[in-house]
Amino acid sequence: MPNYWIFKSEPEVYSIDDIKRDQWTYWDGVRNYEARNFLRDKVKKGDIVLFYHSNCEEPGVYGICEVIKEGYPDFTQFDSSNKHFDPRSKKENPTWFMVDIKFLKKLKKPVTLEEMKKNSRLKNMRLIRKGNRLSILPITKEEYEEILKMSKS
DNA sequence: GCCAACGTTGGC
DNA sequence: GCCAACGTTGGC
Repeated sequence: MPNYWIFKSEPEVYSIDDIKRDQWTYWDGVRNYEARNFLRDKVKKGDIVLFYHSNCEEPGVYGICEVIKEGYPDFTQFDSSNKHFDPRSKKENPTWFMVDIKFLKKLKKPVTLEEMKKNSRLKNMRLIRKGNRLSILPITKEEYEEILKMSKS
């Protein structure tokens, strides 16, 4: 039984079309402890990821990916030339973790944040709660299936 | 570009 | 350990 997740990305930085082109990516740059805990402890190989575009024209879910490698140290934390460099993190005890995901498909029709807010079956999702800033969010199987349904209607 | 929400930092 | 200041996220 896979778990289901929403991963947020700003399409200007990395979009669903970028991962479609690359076929897979490492999910680097997560620098929030709650999201880190999910990546390190909870996100498992075979889990399903909804790819969400944030901070853009039409925020929403644009595609589906699958976890192909479980939590391992995010190498960008040790790279002083990287935007996500963390000078306090030690190699023998890394602070930040990443997973690898592969592209499965783009949704025929993206499911927008606005549509998800209107759907009462999705009202418990942290994603649609005001002020939510977490970039890695767990969702239930039911919520996942509901979003897929919405992409077909 | 604005600004509310919220996590992190650091002085005390 | 409190909490004000600050930085970031992300919808609008």
